[in-house]
Amino acid sequence: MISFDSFKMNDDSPIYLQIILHIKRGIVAGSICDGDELPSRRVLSSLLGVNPNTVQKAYRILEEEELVLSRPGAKSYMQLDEDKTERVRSELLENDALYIINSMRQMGISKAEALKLIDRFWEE
Amino acid sequence: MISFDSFKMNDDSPIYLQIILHIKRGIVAGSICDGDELPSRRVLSSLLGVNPNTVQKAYRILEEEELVLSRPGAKSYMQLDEDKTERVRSELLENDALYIINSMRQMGISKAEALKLIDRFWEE
Amino acid sequence: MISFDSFKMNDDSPIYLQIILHIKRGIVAGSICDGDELPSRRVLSSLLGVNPNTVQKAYRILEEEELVLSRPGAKSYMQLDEDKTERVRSELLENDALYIINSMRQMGISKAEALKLIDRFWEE
Amino acid sequence: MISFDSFKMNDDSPIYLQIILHIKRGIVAGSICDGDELPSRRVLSSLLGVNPNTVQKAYRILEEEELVLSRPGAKSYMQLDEDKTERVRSELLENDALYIINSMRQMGISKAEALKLIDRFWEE
DNA sequence: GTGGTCTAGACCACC
DNA sequence: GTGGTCTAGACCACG
Repeated sequence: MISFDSFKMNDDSPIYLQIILHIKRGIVAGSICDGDELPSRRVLSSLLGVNPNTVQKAYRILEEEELVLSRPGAKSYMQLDEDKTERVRSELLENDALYIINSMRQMGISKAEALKLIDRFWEE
Repeated sequence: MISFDSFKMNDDSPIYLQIILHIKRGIVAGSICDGDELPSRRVLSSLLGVNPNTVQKAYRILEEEELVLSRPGAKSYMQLDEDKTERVRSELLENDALYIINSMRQMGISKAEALKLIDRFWEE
Repeated sequence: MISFDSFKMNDDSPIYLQIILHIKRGIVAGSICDGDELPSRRVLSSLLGVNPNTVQKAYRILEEEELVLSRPGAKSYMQLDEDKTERVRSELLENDALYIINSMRQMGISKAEALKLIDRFWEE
Repeated sequence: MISFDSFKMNDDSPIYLQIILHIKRGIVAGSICDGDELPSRRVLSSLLGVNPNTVQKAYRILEEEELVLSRPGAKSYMQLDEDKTERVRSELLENDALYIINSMRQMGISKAEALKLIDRFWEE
């Protein structure tokens, strides 16, 4: 069963996108694998304190991307293979790297400084 | 005059919030200072290719947070002091740095990989 | 035994309502009479290719309207009298005849065209 | 401006489908023409006593069928030609004729009797 | 219990 | 003012 323990909701982007992102990050991290069971709409929505429809929207989009398989009346499962995992990985890396770069640029940080910052603050 | 050269619009959060974020990041970076002049609503909206109302909304909120001073018919100026700057800084750190660290960690990215990513996507 | 030979499922309204409607039309037509036996939930659901729960829901509502009498473990029977039949008849007329007349009229169909339509689509 | 004066809401089929049907019937009847303006989401929803989203759903589907043209911030207009009108006409005729035939069959009426009924009750 | 759909209300960006 | 989207809650059909 996929865990949402580390999920931290944010108010600046749509909730359903955050759910999708959480799952995709789990795929990239290897903590979510082919065949894993997803929490039901009701369970997850109550866990996150949102409407079941919001969860459903996330699941539906993941199904359209062929990462999840849902059938009426039955549970939903991850449906992954190596190609899909790699596709998600590159999508996320690009997305997050661009976010970081963008925020650094707006803060007036040069590439060299950025690399130094990552290097210095990574530990913790 | 506040610069928007490094502004990169994103589709996952409301535009007016992105404009506010850009300015707050400039404050934290020190590139935006007390007394700096903001571009007029018309100029900025045309520069960013968005509706003037959207810029107006961002400016109005910044005014409500007392970071900007607008007077009817006159230009708008930043109105900062040490306290406000510190308030913005801590707000952004919670919003930003946490995001970066969490996303990389959740994906199981190593420090070396992070550095390579920055290096690869910085240009554009 | 009530017949469902002429039953034709439709996707634009809930199935349980269509089942109820089928039975009520039979009542109005006189083909379904007081004391007639209803097919069991299992038999009808398999005949119509739907879930037993859906049939159950239709029967339960008909019971609440006192048109059907069910007893646990026993068969279900129609329970009609003149008043009930008349109530169903007027309910259906409002629901049905009006629909037909209105739709044709709204489309500006002439009587001759209506007759041709019936003639053409009756077979199947 | 397209009129909804004769619109009569029904509880047995989804409202957005009833709205679509009303418009399609107007097209077939010739009372709705190419270039006609549709009431705005807010206006129509308040007129019908439903949620703006329900109206929007109807409009969106009509747009997907290329019968309506909508643009953000602007009004919505009918976009018809002879082919589309004919397509709608045959779709509706088949739909309504089948409904009539189905209900008659369920009431145990033969084709010959049906034709006689139409013939007799058409006047009014 | 499961997933799918319809209706509802608030907010966003645009003209 | 306009249309588009996100979140919400109730209901339907299914296992």
